[in-house]
Amino acid sequence: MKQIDTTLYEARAKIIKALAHPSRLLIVDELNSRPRSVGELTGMIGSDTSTVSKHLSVLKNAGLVDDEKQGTTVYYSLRCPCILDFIGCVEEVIESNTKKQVEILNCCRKRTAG
Amino acid sequence: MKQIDTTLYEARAKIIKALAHPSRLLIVDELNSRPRSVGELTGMIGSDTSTVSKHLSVLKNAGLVDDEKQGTTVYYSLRCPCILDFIGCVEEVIESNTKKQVEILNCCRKRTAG
DNA sequence: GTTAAATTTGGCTAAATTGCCAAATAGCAA
DNA sequence: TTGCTATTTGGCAATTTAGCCAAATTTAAC
Repeated sequence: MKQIDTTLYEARAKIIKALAHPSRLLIVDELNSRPRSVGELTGMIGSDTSTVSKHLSVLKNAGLVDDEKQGTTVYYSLRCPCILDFIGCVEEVIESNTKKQVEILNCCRKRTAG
Repeated sequence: MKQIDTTLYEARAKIIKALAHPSRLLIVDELNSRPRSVGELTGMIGSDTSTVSKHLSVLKNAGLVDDEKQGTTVYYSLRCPCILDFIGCVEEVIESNTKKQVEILNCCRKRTAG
């Protein structure tokens, strides 16, 4: 791989990696409705506050969220709305996988039934 | 997190995780042009064949690619074209991050120059 | 200043991921 | 069968990631 490509793909991978965790995907979904504090998100996820804080810092480090302090509370918000199209595509893949599974099941049924 | 949500977000994370690696992103880019064999992709990436084969099995396991054997050669192809929109969003985030960096730099210059 | 609440950071262990080598497998041809 | 090529699998060490606890930090209120 050429160096310039390596850099490009590493940059992309860094961002995608930041999204590649169930809790962080829940966070993205929630931030899509409106900004949320660490405390609110912690309640939804059910992990330790420090864990959620670290998840948020991963998202922030990737440039996916912004943070704004109000008093002692920090509100996080989604930076690029396109992230949801992103998730939309993931859903398409999941549906496609499910369909394939169904096809395989139907195939086996026919055989055992015939 | 409710169990049903956990399942949903884990399913999404599994697919995103499969994309979260520079070599696998290069593979996706290449498969977008046309199907490719493991050997062709190995040449482009410059890792061991076994490593590339494992990357491909990660993508396949996530339902992102299909494979078809022709003789001793296995051709992999992209399963959902929407994956590229996906990448498009990632590029948007990268651009947005770059812009922010530039703003920060300009800000500092003004201060040191003033 | 003290106290309290919200968040972040440091430190640790457990688990997952990566990439190489060597060995196994699959298909084709002689 | 034997040999050759393409690919996959097993095994291993090194690196990264996750999540908890405890401690530090930040800000507001008294």
